[in-house]
Amino acid sequence: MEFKDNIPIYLQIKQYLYRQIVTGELKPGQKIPSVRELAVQLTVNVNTVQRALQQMNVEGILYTKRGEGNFVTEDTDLLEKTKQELIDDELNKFVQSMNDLGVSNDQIHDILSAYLK
Amino acid sequence: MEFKDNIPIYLQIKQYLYRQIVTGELKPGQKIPSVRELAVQLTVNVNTVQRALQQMNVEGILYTKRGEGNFVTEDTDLLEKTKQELIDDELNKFVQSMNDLGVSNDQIHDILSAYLK
DNA sequence: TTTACTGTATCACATTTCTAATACACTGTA
DNA sequence: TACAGTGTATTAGAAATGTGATACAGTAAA
Repeated sequence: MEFKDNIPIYLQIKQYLYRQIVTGELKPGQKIPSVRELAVQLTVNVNTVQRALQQMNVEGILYTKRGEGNFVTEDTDLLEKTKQELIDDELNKFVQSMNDLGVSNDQIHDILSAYLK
Repeated sequence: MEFKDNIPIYLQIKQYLYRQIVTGELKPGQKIPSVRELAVQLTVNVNTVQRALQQMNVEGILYTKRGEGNFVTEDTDLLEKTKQELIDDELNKFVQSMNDLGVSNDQIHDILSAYLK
């Protein structure tokens, strides 16, 4: 995996997993790869993976069975809510950035349309 | 200024100044506040400001007159090009993020419209 | 019980980022 | 010239991040 050097890797790992979960690539109740597997996959240290997973555990999106592995939560309401939050966050950042660059809300649509072609 | 703790402050300062420049709040040829002024304004160390300005200097968006201060470039072509690049970068990030979250290009418009109301 | 797989904890170290203090160098103006 | 305002450089230290190695602890299955 290619990491941006401006953002802590453990945060990028969280984002990577979050996205796999909310898109259903990792399904509710499904076991995710072990910390050691992920560490190899992502060419990163075990501790760095651990840090990401530990936080996602606190956030409730994962649960840990010690000795077995980490699993995606089965709380589909939480998953749906999380997905909406992630999308809203992105919308927020985007609109804010465009405004800061002098692009009004009205103009955003046109610029986006042009961009998507 | 409120800084996000995940992104280096000098990068946020760069972004802050870039945006003031491309929106014309700071005009071509205009002197920007001194490193010491900015440091006080942003409640940040002089060295941190210096680091941001030094990079913007390399990038050509600012030029330095030693003993006088830093000035916005008068190369309006570069300014226009820079603005376009910043906008395109934001569009890129946004569309990429939405795709990663399972939102297709077709859906983006609707979601954006809903959000802007 | 043993083995192999899990997660967890700890330590030492390097790097990046940021602060803080100080000094130096250049410029315009009184 | 002297001074006040600029940018620049250097040094030391703290905190956050990441690596690497090692050990410990729980679980499932042979």
